[in-house]
Amino acid sequence: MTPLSEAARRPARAQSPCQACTVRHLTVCAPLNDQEVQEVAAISQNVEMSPGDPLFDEGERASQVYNVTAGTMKVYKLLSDGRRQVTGFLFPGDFLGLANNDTYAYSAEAVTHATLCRFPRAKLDKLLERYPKMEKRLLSIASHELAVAQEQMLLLGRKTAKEKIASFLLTLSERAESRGQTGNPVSVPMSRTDIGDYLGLTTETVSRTFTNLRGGGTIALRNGGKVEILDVDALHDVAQGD
Amino acid sequence: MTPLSEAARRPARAQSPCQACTVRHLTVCAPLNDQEVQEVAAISQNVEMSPGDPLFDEGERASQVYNVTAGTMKVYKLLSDGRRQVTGFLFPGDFLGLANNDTYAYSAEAVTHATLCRFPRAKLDKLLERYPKMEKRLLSIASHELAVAQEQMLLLGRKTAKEKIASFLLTLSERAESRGQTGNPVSVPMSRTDIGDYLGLTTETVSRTFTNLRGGGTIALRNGGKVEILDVDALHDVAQGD
DNA sequence: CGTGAAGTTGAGTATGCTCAACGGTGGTGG
DNA sequence: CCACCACCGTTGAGCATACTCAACTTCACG
Repeated sequence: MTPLSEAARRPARAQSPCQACTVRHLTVCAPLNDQEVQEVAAISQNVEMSPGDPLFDEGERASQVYNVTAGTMKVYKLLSDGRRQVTGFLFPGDFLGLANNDTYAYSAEAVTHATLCRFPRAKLDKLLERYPKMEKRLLSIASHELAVAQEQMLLLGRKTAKEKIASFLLTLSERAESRGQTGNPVSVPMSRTDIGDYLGLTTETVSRTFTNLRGGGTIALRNGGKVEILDVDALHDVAQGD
Repeated sequence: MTPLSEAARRPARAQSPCQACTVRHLTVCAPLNDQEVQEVAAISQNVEMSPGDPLFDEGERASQVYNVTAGTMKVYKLLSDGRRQVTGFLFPGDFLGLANNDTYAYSAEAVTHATLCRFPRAKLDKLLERYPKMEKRLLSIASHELAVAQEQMLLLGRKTAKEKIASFLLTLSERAESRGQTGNPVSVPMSRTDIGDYLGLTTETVSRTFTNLRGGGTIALRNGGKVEILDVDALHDVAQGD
């Protein structure tokens, strides 16, 4: 198991201004009022990550949970021979670290520069005890993630490469919009390898499929990892296999 | 959308003897004592299903949640052209029907004769309000399902046909044992088509891979949908790609 | 027994993988 | 400041795994 990087180890600032948190309405803190959120601030610390920094590894003791406040993270599982499945990309507002049996079920790593809000699991549990609405919110988050996971199983098990890439771009776009960001052009901050490991493809196939969609006039590749969706309807059709 | 079958529509008996429930320790009712579980009995009804009976369809209003008490269920998602992804098989004790946005994210259907315990979602919510330990249990169930889903993504995205079948058999075996049933020989009640749709394979490939594992002396196919694991270690090795 | 569904096996094919080369880009050090 | 290098992305050629289409067998059930 890789040790935590220096960046992950060092909490940036002890004072955590939850009041100013720009993604609070998306997080587990959403149901709390300004006063209640102070209690969260009291138990939380900021964490800064650079691209490639590991946050934790699969199998590690799950003593902390996190909220992404800026940047992009990825979570993944490995096979013994190195094959990798990225099970999700996480954006501001996303929750991270829910563990069933006290150990993380996956590894987490920064894709871009990122900041996270860290809570000791034990202290969060106490807070959940006190605020059932927070626990309800956590259950709602878990239910939503479950639905997302099932959609991803459908993609992995039954969609073609072209359908996978189209679905991926549309999902990224929708998630960006749900965070109040621009969904078109959509920001694609992760590498071709990460995308391949997320969709069950190789980097070459990912690259070829992007080229194919570009050639068909459906998308355009812009600078800075941005993809412009030129024909949204066509991309939807491709995603569903029509 | 297919209408509910007659079998699904008709609650078998209004009196639901939760006290006698043999799988209670596995369910959402686990943390409740004998007295508290009576309240569950008051809001629950039994449902009997025959093989192939639909319980509900994806997109339907999620007004009910269920617990499997006997038999095997499957849940799946469809693409418009009929391609199907089975996202899970459910056995006694398993929970079913958690919905995020008030509609089911998947369809559910009986694989074998099955009985379920049905709760109106609204009434369950009230009960959760009263018994936070029950809500905690539900969160724990959801976390566990999330971990299972991630493991399945790894399988779908990165494992070969042989690895998929080996993993599938081992998981079935472990789940049977966790319910106190015999894990070897393991009961495989679902069709080759269902297995294929669960593992992202065709029925032909499933069949061929069974034959292959049989030829290698790793498993043996017995009557009544039973599979005997002749070499557990070898099957583990195959499952992990060694 | 007859019938239909499920399972198995075979032959040929296609989708996506492997291996390899090349171009662009950003970071580093001379 | 520029040359170098490593990494990422792209493209090409050939190949393998799993799919498609088809025939046949087995089994459950009438």
